[in-house]
Amino acid sequence: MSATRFALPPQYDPHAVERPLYQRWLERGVFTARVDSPKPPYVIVIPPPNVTAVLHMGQGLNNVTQDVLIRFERMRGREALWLPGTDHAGIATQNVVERLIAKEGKTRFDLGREAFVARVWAFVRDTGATILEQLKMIGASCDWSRTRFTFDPAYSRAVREVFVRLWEEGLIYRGHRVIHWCPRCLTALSDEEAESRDIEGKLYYIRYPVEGGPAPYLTVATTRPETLLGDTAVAVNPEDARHRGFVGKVARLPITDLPVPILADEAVEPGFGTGFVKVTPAHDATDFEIGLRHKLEMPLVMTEDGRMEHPTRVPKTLTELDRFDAREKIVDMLKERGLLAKVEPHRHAVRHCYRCDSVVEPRLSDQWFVKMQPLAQPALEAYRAGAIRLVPERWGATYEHWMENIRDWNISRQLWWGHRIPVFTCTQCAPRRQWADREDPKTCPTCGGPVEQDPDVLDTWFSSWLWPFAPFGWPDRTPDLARFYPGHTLVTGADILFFWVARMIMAGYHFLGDKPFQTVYLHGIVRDTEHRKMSKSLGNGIDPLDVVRLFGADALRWTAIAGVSLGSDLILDPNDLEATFAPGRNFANKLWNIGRFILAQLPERVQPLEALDAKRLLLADRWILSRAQGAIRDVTASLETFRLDEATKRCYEFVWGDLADWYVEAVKPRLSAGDAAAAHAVLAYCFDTALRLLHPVVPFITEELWQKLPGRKADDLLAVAPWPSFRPELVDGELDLQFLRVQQVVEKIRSIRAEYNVPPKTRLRASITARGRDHRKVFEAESDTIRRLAQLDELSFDGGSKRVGAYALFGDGSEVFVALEGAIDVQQECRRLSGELTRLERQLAGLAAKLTNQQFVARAPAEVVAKEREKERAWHDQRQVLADKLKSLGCS
RNA sequence: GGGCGAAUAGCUCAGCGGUUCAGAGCGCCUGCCUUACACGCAGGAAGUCGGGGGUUCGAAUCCCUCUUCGCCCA
Repeated sequence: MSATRFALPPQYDPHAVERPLYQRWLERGVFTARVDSPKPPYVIVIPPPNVTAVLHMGQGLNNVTQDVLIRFERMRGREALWLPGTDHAGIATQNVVERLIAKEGKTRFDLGREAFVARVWAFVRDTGATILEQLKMIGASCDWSRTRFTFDPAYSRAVREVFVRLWEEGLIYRGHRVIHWCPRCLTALSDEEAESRDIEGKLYYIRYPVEGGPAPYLTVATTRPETLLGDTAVAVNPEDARHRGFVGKVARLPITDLPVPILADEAVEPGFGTGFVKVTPAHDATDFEIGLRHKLEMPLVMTEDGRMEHPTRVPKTLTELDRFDAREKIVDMLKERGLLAKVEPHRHAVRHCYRCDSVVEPRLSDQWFVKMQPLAQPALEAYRAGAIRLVPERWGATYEHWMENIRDWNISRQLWWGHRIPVFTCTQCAPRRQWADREDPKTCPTCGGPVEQDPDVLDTWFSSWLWPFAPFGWPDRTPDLARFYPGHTLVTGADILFFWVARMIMAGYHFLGDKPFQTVYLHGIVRDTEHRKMSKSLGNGIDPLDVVRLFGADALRWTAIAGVSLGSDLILDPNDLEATFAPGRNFANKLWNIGRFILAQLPERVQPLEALDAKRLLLADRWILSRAQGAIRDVTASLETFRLDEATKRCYEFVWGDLADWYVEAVKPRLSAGDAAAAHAVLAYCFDTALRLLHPVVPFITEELWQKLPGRKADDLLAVAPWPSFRPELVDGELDLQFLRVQQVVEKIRSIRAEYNVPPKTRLRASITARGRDHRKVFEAESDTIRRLAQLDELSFDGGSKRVGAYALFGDGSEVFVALEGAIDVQQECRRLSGELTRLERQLAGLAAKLTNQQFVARAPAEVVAKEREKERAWHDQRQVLADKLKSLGCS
């Protein structure tokens, strides 16, 4: 009996382990990528969370996924770099700080721009590391020495460089058009930032008086009646025969009575509403186009914060009214005047601000745009050429569609927090000189006059699209950049495919001439059991740190990884954390106890497998070694193809199903015997292998146990230990079949015990009659195992004397007899065996039908037919044996 | 309106190179504290693989269609 070298508690305690282990990894610098390493690099850049964010489950899933991949490749010998950082998140961060100062009764305008920005910086300095610290709690193996912030001075320099280059290339221009405007955030938004959502709204049919037309009125349909104050025309489709007579006439706007022309334009959908549409060029993108074509006036009738206002077009009674209040009031006024024909319920898409959820107002304004087509072209071609792969592949169609129909990107934001747009205007030159500059000019280079900088800032995504290279010092050609660009895998949710992923690809090709990464792994979204996205506002979220506290980081990771198949959503129950995370915790505990047992058995020195005399390996030894190879092969393949859930499940099968349930149980008697060397070596190898395979998913517990294995040096770390290598010489398919027979015998006997309610402590006698391929020597070789696991005190191989007992058949007709004097009820046994026989005959009948079917025999592959014939023979044998049993028991 | 995805045991999901594929985990039932683990062990019940049609010797698995749900784009 080997000495127990460790006194491990019977339950794994994550809290005692996680923090010190993480600290050790940090101290040993295992997460830090060396730029001068000879190893091939493997690079993941983190999707930088907003600097104000706190970790939520979606990020938990995202980051655990990245960590699994990065740890896997690190163990495989790559110079793994997982670059962490945060995003300054213009709108979101500004909103947070505005809410903060609102509690002091102030607005940003009270503070002024400079003081406000200083206030945001202070806030960011105080709290900006929160989410990164939280990532450490879940085991993220980021290279913290390279942490970046998209508003760092060096990063800002890259952003500015990119802007100036695009300017110089003529890809940035000032656009005067209707853009998405958030009246709450007081800024323009890009198309992507204005998210469409279907709304149960209303369609208002409004009568406009017509002068000298075919009818006294025409009726337009609109979802936004308040905009009629800004109408400068009514339009019909030129093909619309119904309304042709109106074209060229003049309509009067209800309420204000202003005259507007009735005109024909292709953009009008004749099928919508009545076929007449009101045209509000300053508050609708389509109407703006119509306005351009017909040289219409384009009056803005709303303030930036969404209140009605215009010196001549908005009546006093409506001035300063919020757009939605104005809508109601206008509808009332129309009713009073008999100009409201009808109101219908109408489901339609309405754009909402992705940061504050306000209804976005289309608004005519001047903004900076990037011409996207030249950027999109290479990104599209690269994808089509296979340089970049999306996983799951189906997202490719979406990506291509977006790239093909790319629209220019509005990059100016009317915010204070963000990269100030480096466009300068001389206030003295005539014509005014305007240019983009890498440095802040003090005076106009042409005339020496005073200059003004554009007051706006850049879209946050205009900085985050540089994330794959700006953190490495670009535009300087740094060693880091040379070494770690292009990267390899990007892991993110499909929701930012356009915001971020597509733009990074464009930036990568445009500014570095190469892809930013090879593979984009798009994972699903975290939802509750009603499949609603987890969100703060719904209150259905799960705090990952709560999970870490309650179940441990490994349990969180296990659940996240095991729960998401390729590209599918992760469903978690916020109302039952126990049911949701217990499997992960339980698995960790199982692993812990397997370790507890094995470590207690192993001597100080364990022979390596290679040193063992192969002849000393028993069937069970060779079987588990073969199974281990299968696990290595499958887990490796699964991780390589992003089937992370499969990897966890495969580990589970090997560790729990093979190693714990069978091998450890089978090997127990040998451990207390004299010659345990082989068993020790096999146990040590298998457990070590399991820990390595599991480490990317559950790094803490595996590291903790691995440290305790015999032969570890003080500075060995599993986190940088080599990934197990597949040893084909240990694979033996025949062994799997042989040991399967052993398992089946044990299970048959256990079933019989349960069926006849034999108390667990009662030892039984059993006898095996081997037939066909069930070579007797396999059973003999593992007779100890069978006796032990089936709780027998006697096992013979002669078929035993035919006394009272129960029979079971398996495999190719071998049988096992369990002696049950006193316990057996002959009637019950007859029923049981008859049932078996009936089932067998049903199966045989089906098979016979198949085999007598000429079509099947003729057309199915010969291999398949042969297999079926073989099956038929075996079942025939089984039937014969069963029939004999029934006869010998005297069953009728 | 266009595109994509999903529908398999009570729940969450595997299985989609067609021919022991009807599976896993959780839950449920029965019996066990068997000297690593009750966060455990052993045994068990449970699904006409959303409906319909088709291809085939053979379909949860391929094709068509319908229904429901979700997502993206206009």
